[in-house]
Amino acid sequence: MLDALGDATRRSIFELLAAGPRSVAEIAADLPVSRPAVSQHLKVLKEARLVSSTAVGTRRVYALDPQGLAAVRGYFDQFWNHALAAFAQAVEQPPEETP
Amino acid sequence: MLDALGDATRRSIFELLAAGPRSVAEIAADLPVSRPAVSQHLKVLKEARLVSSTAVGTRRVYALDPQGLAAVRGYFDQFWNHALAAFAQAVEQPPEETP
DNA sequence: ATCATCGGAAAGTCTAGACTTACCGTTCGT
DNA sequence: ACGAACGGTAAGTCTAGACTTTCCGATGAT
Repeated sequence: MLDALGDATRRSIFELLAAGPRSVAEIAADLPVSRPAVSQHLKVLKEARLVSSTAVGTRRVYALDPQGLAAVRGYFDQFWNHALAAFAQAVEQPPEETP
Repeated sequence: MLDALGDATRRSIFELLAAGPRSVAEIAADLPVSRPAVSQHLKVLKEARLVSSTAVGTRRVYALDPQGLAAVRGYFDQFWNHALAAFAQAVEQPPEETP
């Protein structure tokens, strides 16, 4: 997930889709990259369960995936809170030497 | 920030530091990369305000930066909630054609 | 004062992956 | 049925950046 959002172009796509569902060509039109590049990014975002697609005729409409979004958010919170908790505990206990 | 945590090695360093402050050499000892590589990653994490360092003699002890952490978390929440809000609104309004 | 340790900086290598063009397969319209 | 639009895949290029070794300045110990 953090890998998926670690790329600037993918973040742009993510934010574009936040404004509403769009087809691949429509997304590419708003970005300085080619359509196949967008296709490849969408694949990554889809594997991360951040977006989903539905076929409408010959078009493929992509949108944020609420279910996956919730799962991903849960993962991030866990990652983050785990770090914070461990850090808080480390602050309490003075670092002990190993003589 | 998402760029900083977009790298697996940096996430490892981040989680190591969550368990408590460590010197550069100590971090490198727990990772399959060289010490200068760790140094470079720490530089990125520091610029993202995820970690801070204090000089102790000739050693440099790195730790998570609570203040920066809070700021970074705030940025992420804003990024995320903005996306969710826009998405929720997009669901409400049926996509309008432009004839 | 000298020597050892620690870690940042510089310079160079090498690979992941972001991007391109070209090419199908599929679906819709006429 | 045929042509056009859409989008995924393949194959190849090219650059960012992750990593290495080498070097040097700074600090602490004897």
